[in-house]
Amino acid sequence: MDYKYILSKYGINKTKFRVDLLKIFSLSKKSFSVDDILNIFNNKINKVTIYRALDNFEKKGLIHQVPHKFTYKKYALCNHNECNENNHNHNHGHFVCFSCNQTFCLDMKLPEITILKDFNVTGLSLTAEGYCNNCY
Amino acid sequence: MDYKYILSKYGINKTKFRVDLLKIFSLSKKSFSVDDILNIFNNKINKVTIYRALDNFEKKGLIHQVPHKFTYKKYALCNHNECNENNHNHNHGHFVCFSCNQTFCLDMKLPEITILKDFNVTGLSLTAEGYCNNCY
DNA sequence: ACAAAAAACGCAACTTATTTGCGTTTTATA
DNA sequence: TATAAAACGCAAATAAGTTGCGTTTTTTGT
Repeated sequence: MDYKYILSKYGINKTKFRVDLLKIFSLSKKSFSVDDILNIFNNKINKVTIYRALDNFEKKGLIHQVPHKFTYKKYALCNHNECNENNHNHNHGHFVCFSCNQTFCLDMKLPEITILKDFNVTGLSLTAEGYCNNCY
Repeated sequence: MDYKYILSKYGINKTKFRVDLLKIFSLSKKSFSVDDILNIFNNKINKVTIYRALDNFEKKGLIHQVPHKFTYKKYALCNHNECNENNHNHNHGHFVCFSCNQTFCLDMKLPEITILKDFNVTGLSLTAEGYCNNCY
């Protein structure tokens, strides 16, 4: 693999770090957090540099984000009579309307997502946004 | 609506704030962030109190989390030749394997998620976790 | 109704992923 | 090869969420 060539093709400057970073992505099918990358480089690279390289790679279309953790949360009432302290179903999706800001719970079953049928799914989070029927 | 009765039913202590908070949830179909709630109460309620009330409501099965923003990010290579600076498709799901930590991109089309067919979806994030075929 | 126990509350300080400003170094371009 | 543009490192800031602790309110047993 000619990593420098790939960087050129995407219009990304070929610094030593960025070549090494691309190599790491290319040799693995995993996704990496900034912290993962810090560890791989033994903290020899400033984290700000990592953030900026990732931003750049992403802007140029070389890598994409993989949602990792939902840290900013919102809360909504559960469907009455469905949840209690011992049986609390979080494994459903949500739709948030841009216009009226209303939040809809999507009580889909896993088989409805055909693309996932080949995986043994134990947790799922799905959030869609757009316009609901009333606001469309 | 007898909010105090509902709190009792879920085993939640009936403080003035918690009754008011339940009322806000009950009168709206929206989802609320801690900041939303802070504003509704004109910053008269300490944010720690809000966090703790939400944690408690959730633990008791009265409300549930609505994933809001992915702030902790991971990154993975785009499928080659599909993305560039001007056309970058982030609207696909991901599957992360607990065991091998590999990240799979799920290039599903929207119609495959039948539950969403009634919405005009402009953005979608779906992350599933579990065990992949190799690790199952 | 009343005292003790449990839970809720407010405040200050902490944690942690991410961001910003700025001066220095490296890479790209003419 | 000089100059502009981009990358880099450092320090400090931002902001959602968390923790410790002393005080107040609610719950519970009598």
